[in-house]
Formats: sequence, C-alpha cells, structure tokens
Amino acid sequence: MKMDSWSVKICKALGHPVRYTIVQYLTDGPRCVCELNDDVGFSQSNLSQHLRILKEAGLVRSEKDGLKIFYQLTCPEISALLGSIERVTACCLKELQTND
Amino acid sequence: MKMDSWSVKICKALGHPVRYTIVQYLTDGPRCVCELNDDVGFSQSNLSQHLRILKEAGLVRSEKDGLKIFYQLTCPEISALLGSIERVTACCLKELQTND
DNA sequence: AAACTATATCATAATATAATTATATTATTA
DNA sequence: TAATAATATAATTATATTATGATATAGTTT
Repeated sequence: MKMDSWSVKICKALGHPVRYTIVQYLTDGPRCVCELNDDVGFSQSNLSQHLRILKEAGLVRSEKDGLKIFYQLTCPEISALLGSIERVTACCLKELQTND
Repeated sequence: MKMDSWSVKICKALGHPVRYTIVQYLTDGPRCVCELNDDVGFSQSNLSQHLRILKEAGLVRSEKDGLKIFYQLTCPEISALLGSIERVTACCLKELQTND
C-alpha cells in the first residue's frame, strides 16, 4: 500500500471522537482496556472495536499481562502529531471566526 | 464547539484520499478549482463537495478571481501537519512490518 | 441579452462506518 | 475443573459518508 494512503488511514483512525480520546489518554503511557473503558465511557465491545482500528492503523500495540491487556502508542511521533493537530485546530478556528 | 472535537473534525476532513491529495497540492500555493480538477481527476461536482468539507473544517479558504475560484491553505501549520502525519505513517508501517 | 465557462448545490443511490447485542475466547481463581 | 473476569469477535441494525447526475448561480464574452 502506498505511503500516501496509509497516511489517509491514520487520519481516518484519528477522525473519531472515541479513538482520538483513546490516543490522547495513551500519550501518558500504557493503559489497560479496563481503565480506558472507565475513562472513555463506552460499551466494552465498542471500545474493543475502536482499539482494533487503531491497531490496524499501526498507531497502538497491545501486550498481555495476565487477564489484562495493555495498549500503548507505537511511537513518540504520535504525541507530536497530536500537538501538531492542535496547532492547526487553533488556527482553523481563528480563520473561521474572523472570516464568516 | 470544544477544541478537541474540532481536532477530530480536522482529522476526518483529512481522512479521505481526495481531500488529503487536495491539501497536499495546496502546500505549493493557491490553486484554482479547474487546476485541482485536472490534478485530482474527479468529477467537478464531487471535487466541489470535498472542497466544501475542507472549507468547513477551516483548512482552506477560497477567493474569487473573475470566473475562477482559487483555494489556498489557511495557515502554514497545515503543511507542518502533513509532515508530522508522514513521520507517524513511517513508524506505523515499520511497526506493522516487524510485529505481525 | 444570449451563449458560454467555472463552480456550487441538491436529491438520490451506493457504500462505508458505527453501535448494539449476543456469544466466544483466554486467563485466573476458588 | 467450574466459575469468574477481561477482552475479542460476529451478526445485525442504525447512521453517516460518498459519488453521481441534474440543475442552479455568477461572471464573462460575443
């Protein structure tokens, strides 16, 4: 698959409120699904499916520890990406306020 | 609207191959729709709708010049964002190759 | 002003994504 | 080994997104 379209896949993976929130949580370090479940506040099954999508995009990795499964970000560049997104958000919001 | 969910909106806007490509083109400077139409190679109507979505997200701005309409990125941070996405893409792809 | 060009909008059909419910898997503990 | 806990998967329904084709608008040229 072309690098370009993988980038699109990553944007799509982040383009959902639950998944975006999960990634934000994971910038603080690994979390087990049960913790995420509490934090994100969604049905277990639904959360699991969102985690799969993040995993398929390569954004997160999981690791077993007994009964629990811990998820973490696959690389530090992902935290940097969130920062970059927020800077763009700030300027886009400004743009919309001034012009319309 | 919360800043967080606007970030999600921006990710969603970028999470489509045509829109991602448009934004990439615009990093080189303003383009008129007709040029984009040639570059992106999609139906005029469809392109126009994608441009609207990018505009609603605040990522692009349009300007009339006679019959033509030129689109441009609203801020330089957007080019930086593309760079950041590509760095993440590179490491996500690496992750998937090594682990599975 | 009629014809034309560039772009946008609208309605709709096709397709993809999301949430829900039920069930399965895997590890742990009694 | 039966019961339980944590997580994943599957099937289904609900909802959102996308592409298409037709039509509208706005500026330009003849």
